[in-house]
Amino acid sequence: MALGEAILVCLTDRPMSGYDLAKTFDASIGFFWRASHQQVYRELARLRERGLVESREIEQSGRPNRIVHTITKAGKQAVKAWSRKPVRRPSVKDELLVKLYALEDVDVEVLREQLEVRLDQHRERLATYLRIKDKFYEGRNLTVNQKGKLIALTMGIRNEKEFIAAFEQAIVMLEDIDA
Amino acid sequence: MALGEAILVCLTDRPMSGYDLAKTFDASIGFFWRASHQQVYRELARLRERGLVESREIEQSGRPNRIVHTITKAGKQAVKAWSRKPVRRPSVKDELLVKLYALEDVDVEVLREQLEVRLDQHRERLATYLRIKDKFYEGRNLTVNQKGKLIALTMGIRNEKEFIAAFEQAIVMLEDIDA
DNA sequence: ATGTCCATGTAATCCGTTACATGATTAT
DNA sequence: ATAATCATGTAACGGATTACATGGACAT
Repeated sequence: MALGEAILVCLTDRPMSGYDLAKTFDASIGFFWRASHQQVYRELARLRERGLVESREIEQSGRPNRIVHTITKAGKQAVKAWSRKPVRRPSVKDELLVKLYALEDVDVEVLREQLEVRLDQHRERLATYLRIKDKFYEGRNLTVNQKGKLIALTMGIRNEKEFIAAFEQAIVMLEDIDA
Repeated sequence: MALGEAILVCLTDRPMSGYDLAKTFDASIGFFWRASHQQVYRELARLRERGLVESREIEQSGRPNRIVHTITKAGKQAVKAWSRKPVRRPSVKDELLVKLYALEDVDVEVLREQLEVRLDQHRERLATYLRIKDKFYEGRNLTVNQKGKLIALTMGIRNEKEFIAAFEQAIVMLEDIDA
């Protein structure tokens, strides 16, 4: 369970509905830990059972009611305890690298296109990060909370730049093989 | 199923036992797609059911018999077909970045130690990659197969160097917050 | 008309991890 | 003696993905 803690971390900022959380896991914290809405709803049910969040329904007219989840004292303690446990190595799983590794057995033309697609994805992600940095962190006095998020964001920015350069190089190396 | 294809890719090089494959997924191809021996054995059973590999037992005296798996024609076709399917984005899941993101709620002293541990892991991995490059790829005439593996390895080397620099910067940024 | 957003979930399946299990050989 | 290596797997559990399901509001 680390999705649980990631949810608790989000709820430390402010109480949120499952829907809000799902969107958060598709952006911001989702840049470092991705989760689908199904996972979020299931995990919320577990956190409630364990008393780490409290949930109450808020009536809305015209649209479905929201169920807003708040982190409890026990929840905050759980986050602190988790923060002391050693982290796992992030699991590496990249089909693109496997395809490069298996170059002789793949369709190289398609592979080149897939490298271009990946390149675009990283360029977009980088643009998103830079927009966020500009809008929320540049030239401001930051709280500790914000400084932490800025460090994570800085890691993300570096990473995307590196991926872009790396895949550009991979494409060049592929072309050299053809020649 | 992409572990299946990764196994087939390995078997394209040469027939292997489950044990051999498990070791391969703990090194070489495992640098891009990690899998435990349990996963490998289960997946091999499925590949056999689908006729993508053929398995035969080889008697050995003094130690357990080996079961050697060979990729079939259908298996090779499956690899080619897979190579044309769009790749998924690699799943991002890194507790360390989540902890940085949640800086205010974590034990910062422990976090610093965990950053150092991660740094060491990346340094070791980089050393491993450089050793492999030196030993198998440097100053040689390479086949297309080897050139593909060299591209993947080059990606890996770049990546590790970048991670090292990034986490070093993160540690500095953390120290700046304390000051 | 068509699609997207809001908002919630269930069900089935698949993938990954941890633990359990066996047993001889070889190195320290 | 102790541990590592060779070599195979099963069982249980938990995490992740895909598909299914509902239904009003609002924009094009």
